[in-house]
Amino acid sequence: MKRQRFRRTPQRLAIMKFLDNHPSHPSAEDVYDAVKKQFATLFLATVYNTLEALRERGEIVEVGFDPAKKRFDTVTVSHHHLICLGCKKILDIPEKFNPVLTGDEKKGFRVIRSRVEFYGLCPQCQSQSPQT
Amino acid sequence: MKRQRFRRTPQRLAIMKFLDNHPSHPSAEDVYDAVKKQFATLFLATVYNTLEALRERGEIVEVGFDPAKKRFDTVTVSHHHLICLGCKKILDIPEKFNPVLTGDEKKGFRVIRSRVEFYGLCPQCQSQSPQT
DNA sequence: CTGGCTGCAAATCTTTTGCATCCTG
DNA sequence: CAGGATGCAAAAGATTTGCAGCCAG
Repeated sequence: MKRQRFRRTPQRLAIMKFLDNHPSHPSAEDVYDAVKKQFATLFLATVYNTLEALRERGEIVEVGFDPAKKRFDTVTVSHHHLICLGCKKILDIPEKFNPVLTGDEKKGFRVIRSRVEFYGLCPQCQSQSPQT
Repeated sequence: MKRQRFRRTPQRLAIMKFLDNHPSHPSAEDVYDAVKKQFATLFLATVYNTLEALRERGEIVEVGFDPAKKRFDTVTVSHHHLICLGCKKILDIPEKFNPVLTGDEKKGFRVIRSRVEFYGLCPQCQSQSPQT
């Protein structure tokens, strides 16, 4: 089976550009709201289709932080996240941080990749909130 | 505001028992299917309400592995997961494994907790699959 | 008793699917 | 020109909400 071609339509270019400029892990609707300003005829379904197409090609990855909706990340290389419990902002941890399991902990698994989220308070929220 | 009381109805006891006996991070529907065998009149909405009530009380936590539906975990103390990419099974990592960030990586965050998922292949799936 | 819970129906929200038309390559 | 993409509508799921009657405390 040959790999399906991927067309660079204006809508898709706009969606991809928005994703590049917004590393805050937007949802499909976030993308839709923003890109609709340029393409009034844009439909949410098109955004979903495009995000799915991009995910299939490995250009974006889906992240599971938000139980209520899907969110996507343009940074596809293995990396991890810092999530502020106060303002909900999500930062990438760009360093080559990677946890390692000992043999016992692996239970025979062959580990392929990992995902780590650190939850806490960002500097701003630390100074604002009297108690957590 | 005083904490709302929590009634131990037969349905809830059955739901809680099911959760205790099934550490496989079931979804609301998994719970519903199982408990409905004892309570034919049980409604899915009741399961959702109960799960939400338990979550509010901190007796279970919601996990974000599955983008398609919510899943819950009875183990509320910080722990991490091994997820098989082959058969989708999810195992707990019970050891006191915990990743630590260096000062630089923290970007000023005060880290409160972390969540780690290791993705890979379990022993069974390693022997079955010729290539990943 | 009383207010929280269940059974039930219906609404809401997110995501997917189907299809005719359009347009990129 | 061909096949993948868009615009659109509608379906499919998951989850939430509303409410009358019920029952645990």
